Amino acid sequence: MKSKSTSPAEALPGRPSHCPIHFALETFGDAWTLLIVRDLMFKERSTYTDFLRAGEGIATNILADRLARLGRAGIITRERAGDRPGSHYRLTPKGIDLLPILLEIIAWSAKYDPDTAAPRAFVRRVHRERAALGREIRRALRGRKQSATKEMNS
Amino acid sequence: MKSKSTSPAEALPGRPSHCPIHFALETFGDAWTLLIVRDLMFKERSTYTDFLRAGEGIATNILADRLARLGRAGIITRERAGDRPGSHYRLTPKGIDLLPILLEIIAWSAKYDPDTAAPRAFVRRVHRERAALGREIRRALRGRKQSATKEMNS
DNA sequence: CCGCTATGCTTGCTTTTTACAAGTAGCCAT
DNA sequence: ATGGCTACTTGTAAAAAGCAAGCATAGCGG
Repeated sequence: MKSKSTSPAEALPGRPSHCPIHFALETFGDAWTLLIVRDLMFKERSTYTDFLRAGEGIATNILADRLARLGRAGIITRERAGDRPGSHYRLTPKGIDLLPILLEIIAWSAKYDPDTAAPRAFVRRVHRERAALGREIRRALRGRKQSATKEMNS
Repeated sequence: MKSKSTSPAEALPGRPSHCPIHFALETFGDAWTLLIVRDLMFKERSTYTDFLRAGEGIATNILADRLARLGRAGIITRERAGDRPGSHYRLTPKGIDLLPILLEIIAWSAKYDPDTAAPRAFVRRVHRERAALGREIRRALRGRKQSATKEMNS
């Protein structure tokens, strides 16, 4: 009775634990969700096929599921472009607030993955001027707002 | 050819993407791994049965799998207590370095979960004096090396 | 020394989720 | 009107998670 959903990201055994770590994992505690957020935040990817071609090889049904879930969680919104074919997805403020988490993840991986693809300059900025870096990225994300103008979401 | 392993946390479709987000998700991109890290970091839990009783209801085989995986990833070590029954698990420096990520997750969840169980004072410290808070927790973790004696809870 | 209990797992089986391959629907251009 | 592109949905098989038992070892009590 507690779950109508089918997946781990939305239903760790559905217990009412309000531990903050648990709460977060209900939203993005799976292998794909944060990759979509990453694409929206750091790469210029914002359409369905952008995500599909992102390189890690997500399956189409999983992608559709995760996008719907992120929408329901209030982390992304979908804009249907009136003229162009294809929807664009965008991070909401709640989604943009995942930025500090991603920055820490990047710092950790840069430290422990000997073959990391994280640019050195970027990692240095994470350590030395995180606040400024954060503001810059947030500004860039907001700037992307106007491209298709129409808002339409579930 | 691409995978010998069996799980999402260890094998996002095994591609050689060295994207730092991807790298991190290979290690802890599932619903349970970070809960174990949380138990080791913020709660006093360090034994197999401690984790089992942690409240979220992890299955025993999954727990065994995640502990083995965390060990292989160099995030925890196991100490067999010579006299006491039961092994104790402990975070390595690599594991302790996950702290900033967890702190940001806690901050995010505290902001967006209206029923969060995160203590206000703790969240305030995350925002206002993260460095000092980090040092304090690290010190406490190192202090636990000898055996379970200290307090420190969320 | 023998059985009892507690801890730390492993094994077998069922249910749920993911992966993979197709197929469909809407839009627009030619 | 048809062909191609984008954004999905559907069907099915493989993989992982959930669940309930079982088993091994260590310590102790008698």
